[in-house]
Amino acid sequence: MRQMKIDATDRKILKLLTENGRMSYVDIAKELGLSRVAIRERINQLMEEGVIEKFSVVINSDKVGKKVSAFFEVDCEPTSLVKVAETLVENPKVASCYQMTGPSTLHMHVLVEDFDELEHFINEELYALQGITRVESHILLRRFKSRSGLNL
Amino acid sequence: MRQMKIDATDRKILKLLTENGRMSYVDIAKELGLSRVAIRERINQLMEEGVIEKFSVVINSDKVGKKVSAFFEVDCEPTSLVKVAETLVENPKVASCYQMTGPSTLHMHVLVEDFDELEHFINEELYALQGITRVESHILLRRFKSRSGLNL
DNA sequence: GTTGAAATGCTGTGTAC
DNA sequence: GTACACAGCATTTCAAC
Repeated sequence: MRQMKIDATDRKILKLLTENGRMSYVDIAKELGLSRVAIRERINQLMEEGVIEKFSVVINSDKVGKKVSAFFEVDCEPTSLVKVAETLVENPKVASCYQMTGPSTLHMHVLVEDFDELEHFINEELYALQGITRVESHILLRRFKSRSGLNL
Repeated sequence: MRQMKIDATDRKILKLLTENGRMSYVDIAKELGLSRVAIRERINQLMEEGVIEKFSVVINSDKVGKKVSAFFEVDCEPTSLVKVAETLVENPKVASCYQMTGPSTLHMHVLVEDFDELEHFINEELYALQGITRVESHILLRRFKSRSGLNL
């Protein structure tokens, strides 16, 4: 992956868009003391380069009924790891899945409606997979901070 | 927190906005076979209720120079936990910080430029805090899936 | 990088059904 | 919930600097 040349202005644009993805070019231009056209071109370039992956919306998962957040550390037999990961990724309950260093190679974040659904996920969907040697699970109690943007 | 009555249409709107936060009311209306006004009112209500927290932009952290992603499990003395969490939350390198069940109560995701910055974070900013009894760290090797939206 | 102008399209609002 | 209309903006694209 090629390193992009992101300058201070780009970072300011990204910061403003993180806070308000609907902010208009004109308002960004005013904020940064540049012209609308310059802002538009920078944003387009940031999108082309893949720095901006997409415009989106931040949803409060509690309020759409996903009351239970769980994190899993999953150890796999080395030869099964990719297959296990790819299966988990297909599961819509799995919000994220990372390969990490350390004894527990796969880290996974799961969102479900309730504990019944969590129990079903663990027993029917997770433990059913071949090649898993150990699972450690944690339930989320409190969010102190949640992906509130990068340090730009 | 009051449970909202989110219906199937709301979920479809949220899904579309997750994929493209800039999608116009008109296009959403066409997609769902409703009127423009109906879509606008639903989105406004979703924002008022806090279901939609904000419109934002998804940034590829690698491409803005955050090459290293690390996860920490931090055990604290019970009386220090909230203070430790609140201090960490103030740190811009900390992307998220959760209190979990299980032996490691605080889980934390940190984004930094490189290993020098990570080392500095660990030694100067994390280990310097009072009340921490154990830290386990993991470095991200590979993203199989990354918060690609809720299962709506 | 800037400004200006014109065409187009979307939003916000109100009205009526 | 729908349909329509109107004003106010924002975006897009052009040209010129």
